[in-house]
Amino acid sequence: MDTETDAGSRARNRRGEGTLLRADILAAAAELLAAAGDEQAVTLRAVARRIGISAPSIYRHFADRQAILLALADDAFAELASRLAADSAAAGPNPADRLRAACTGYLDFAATRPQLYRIMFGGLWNAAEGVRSGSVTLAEVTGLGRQALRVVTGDLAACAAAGVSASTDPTADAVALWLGLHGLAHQRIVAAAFPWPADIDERVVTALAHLSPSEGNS
Amino acid sequence: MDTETDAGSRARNRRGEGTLLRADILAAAAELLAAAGDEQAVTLRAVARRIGISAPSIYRHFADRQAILLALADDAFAELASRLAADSAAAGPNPADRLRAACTGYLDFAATRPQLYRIMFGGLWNAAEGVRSGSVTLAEVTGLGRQALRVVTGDLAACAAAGVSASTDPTADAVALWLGLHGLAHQRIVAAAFPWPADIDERVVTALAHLSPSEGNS
DNA sequence: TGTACATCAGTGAACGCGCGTTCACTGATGTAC
DNA sequence: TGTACATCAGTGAACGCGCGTTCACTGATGTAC
Repeated sequence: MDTETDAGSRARNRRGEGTLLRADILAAAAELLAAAGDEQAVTLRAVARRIGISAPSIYRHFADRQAILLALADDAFAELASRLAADSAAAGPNPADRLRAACTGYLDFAATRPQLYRIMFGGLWNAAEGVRSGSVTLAEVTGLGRQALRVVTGDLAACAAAGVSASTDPTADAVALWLGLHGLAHQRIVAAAFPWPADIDERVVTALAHLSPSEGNS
Repeated sequence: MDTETDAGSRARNRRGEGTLLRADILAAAAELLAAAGDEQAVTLRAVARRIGISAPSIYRHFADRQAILLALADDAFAELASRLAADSAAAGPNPADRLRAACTGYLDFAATRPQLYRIMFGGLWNAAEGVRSGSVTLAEVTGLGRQALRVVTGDLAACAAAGVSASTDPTADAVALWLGLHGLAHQRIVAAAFPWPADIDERVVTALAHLSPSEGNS
């Protein structure tokens, strides 16, 4: 049962609703990425097949293949940033709880969207200098990435101010913490077979955030 | 000046020396990888062009394209493991110095061979279950990876035993430390433009190894 | 010392493939008069 | 209320490309007798 789910045909959009196809293209690209576990699977032709349109139709909405991936990453970074902020806020007033919630949210995001995570942080963008997808530019995407980091930085600073973190430089330590989260998220995707210690998340977060070993966390 | 350095011709090996070409193939693959900054650039035809042989000749030495990359990774993991051991040993008797030397060695390895590092830890092997390159299997490669980790684990345990690390579980903490090193190595390759704090290496290592903030390191 | 032969290292032409991209087009739909 | 027309969304055929891989082969070199 390996059929590729070709949508046979697709009703044409009404005039003025051309942008609907843009959303369909991104959705199809995301599905292909998730299903294949490989960025290579996102080809213009595969995307077109999946929606039930012809391949050249995509050019009405994206300049080229790279632009699709850039737009995908843009959405994903925006979602990550707002999710971290939401998770942090939902954890209540205790700054350590908030920081831990943001870290858990980060790891969960990566675990549930492994292939998307890989294109976000996988180095695709070294070659993407000049690419733009509609109004989306590389600069905007990295800007969204930094918004996510800002959540962590804010929470860590609050921990330090409250005396629950021993960090003396929350801005720099937040970068270090993020690197630990990234290393963990990335390797758990890539080396799922590795015998990870059960409490590895806790271990990485507590050490890098300079928290006292977790007590009284839910 | 974008010529691809085709070696025009190449003297055929004598009988019994067929394995010489195997080494040439791996060297050419490594060069292509380093030059292109992209695993995709390592194609059978590009490798063949570079050495000055015909593409089908490669099949005498490797089962397929994937097998070349596997062999490349195998060599690289072996080099990393022996290098970490050497750096650690060269740092003298102080366990904290040894641990820091191994960490520095790890980061330096990644920084000087960024593309090789990416194929080692980039998740290429999820799909490589059945691949073998000569006697090299996936299991052997991951075994070499764990040898590198064992150096870090040993040094961290020595630090804990000597009281210079507060780690109470060096085996698990070594994994956490490695994850931090990996996150740092990987993102510095991939997001070179990010404004990394100057002391980020020190920050990551000290926190994850539970060392007291460095004093008296050379 | 000579000769037939097996082996080895590597070749050249060809295959089918899916890809990104281009081009000129079609036909429905809204708009101006 | 009707009609010409511009615009918009999407099509179908075709291009050239580099790729992995296959096949039958060539010719040098060592070995057995």
